[in-house]
Amino acid sequence: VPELPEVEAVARDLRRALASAVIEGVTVHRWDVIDGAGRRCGALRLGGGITGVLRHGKQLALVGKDGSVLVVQLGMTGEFGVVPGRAPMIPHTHACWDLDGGRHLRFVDPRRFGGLTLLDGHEALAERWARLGPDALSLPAQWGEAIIHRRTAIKAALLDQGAVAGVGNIYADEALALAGIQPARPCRKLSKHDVAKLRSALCSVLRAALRSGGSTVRTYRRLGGGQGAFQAKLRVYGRSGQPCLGCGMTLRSAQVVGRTTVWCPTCQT
DNA sequence: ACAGCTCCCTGCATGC
DNA sequence: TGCATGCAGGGAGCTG
Repeated sequence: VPELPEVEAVARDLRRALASAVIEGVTVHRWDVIDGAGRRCGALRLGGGITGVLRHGKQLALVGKDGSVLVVQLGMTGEFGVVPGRAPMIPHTHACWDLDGGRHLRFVDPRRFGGLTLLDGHEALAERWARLGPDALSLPAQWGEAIIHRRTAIKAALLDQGAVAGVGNIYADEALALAGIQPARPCRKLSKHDVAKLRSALCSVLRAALRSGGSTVRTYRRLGGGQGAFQAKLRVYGRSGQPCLGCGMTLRSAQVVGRTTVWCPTCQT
């Protein structure tokens, strides 16, 4: 389940693996995972190489030598692999780039919640990312002022990519646990102090996860198939029925805004 | 306008 | 052992 730390880990892997790589060709196995710019193979070659890998929230952008931009959303199960040419084909490979030296970059996504979007240039990317909220790693100080007026549960606001970009179910629960706030609490019942605590909890939990290479829960893999390590440090996610690490009370679980949500009934109010 | 649902899809765990 | 069922979830799109 790639969220901000996992996507950032992939971005760093890609920067290292694709530095000075040349794209010699592209094979698309499923056009329906690719959106935009006429869906031409030629355009997917990104001018023959990738000059940069950007990230905002959970979205990645591969910037081509010709200025074109390929936006990547990993969804639930999307992953990249850079493999030697003789590597066996694996199922659900939707696109495969031929790199210099016989290597391949492939995009694999069994569940197909992810996808690729080809944009004309940086302006279109800026426009797209302007529709997202601020990246969760660098929330502006005034972020709290907007959040506090929403009519939803605080968890819904955290999951709304237009409010803050990069948070999914795992880190929403983790940040709320760290901040001592119940997921179902209405935004309007949060004090300025609560929101400030939440902002710093988000930042610290995401940074800690990033240092561990993200959380591998079920499906997420790094570029070379490596796993993250942060799943061992999760306080609440996936621990329903187990004791709270703070007070020992049994962690509760319920559906909140349609998502499985875990919290401590005493530490979080 | 906005909140809250359903649906998309596959792999894996569980139950009979 | 094998089959059916349920669950996981990001985001588009629809409903009330």
